[in-house]
Amino acid sequence: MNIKITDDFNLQKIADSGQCFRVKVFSDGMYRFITGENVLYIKQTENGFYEISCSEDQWQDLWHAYFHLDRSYQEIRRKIPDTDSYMKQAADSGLGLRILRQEPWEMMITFIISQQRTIPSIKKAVEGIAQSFGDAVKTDYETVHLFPSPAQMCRITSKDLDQFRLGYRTSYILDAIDKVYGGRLDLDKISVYDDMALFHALKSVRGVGDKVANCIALFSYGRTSLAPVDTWIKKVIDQEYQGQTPFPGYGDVAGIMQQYMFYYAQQHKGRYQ
DNA sequence: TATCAGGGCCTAG
DNA sequence: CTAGGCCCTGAT
Repeated sequence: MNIKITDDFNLQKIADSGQCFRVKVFSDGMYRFITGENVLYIKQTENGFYEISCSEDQWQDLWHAYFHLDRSYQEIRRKIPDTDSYMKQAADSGLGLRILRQEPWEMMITFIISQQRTIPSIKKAVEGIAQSFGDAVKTDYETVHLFPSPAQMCRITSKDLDQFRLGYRTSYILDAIDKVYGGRLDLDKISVYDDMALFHALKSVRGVGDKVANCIALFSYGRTSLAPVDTWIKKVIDQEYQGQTPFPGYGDVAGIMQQYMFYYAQQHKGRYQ
């Protein structure tokens, strides 16, 4: 099946964005995304055109929203004020990034793991957990492991997690499993909460602080007014914005601006050591 | 070999 | 509100 995407869309940048950790890149330029029980293979064929492995219906029903294609990022970039030259430059460099709508449970575990780790080591741990506890699915290209559900993780002990060398994060993950599988935190129900209530609910899990809660809210619940501030964003705020966070001024696209900023900082690490 | 920082959070004071 | 500890990796 072939589709046309007219708005900003760059697979390589999305894969490198630091919001998804299980995207696979094939040598021929094909990319693999997984959400829930669904696996997508997608490859750019020419400018704005893509070959996808799913039906048009599934693209419209599922992946269109997954890639946040109901929003024009072109328009969002255009509205960045000329006076904000740093942000314009960052958005230019990050042209093609999208905020993905990923599974809340997977994002919760992933971003609990992410604290005080590098992106490659996050990828390794998340992939290992999927391999060990998630269902295997055969596709045309490979056997893929889905991310395990709370039910599939409910009998996990700290011993089972030792192999992933998660350190102090192990008890946080066990607490997340306990609360979500036990029903004290319903990740579906909180999806209708307003930003602050959602944020507060997410933080009820041990090891979920401000930054991780913002990541879950932005990368799985689509709360684009929220902007996670990590060590990199902190450096940018200090060096480019005189220590004053610009995010409140970006309104309901603050999270998207954060993504451009994070990507830009990653591409120019030397400037922000 | 030793040191440091990595998409932070929790606890103590 | 801030300082220190925390598990472990990979880079230097």
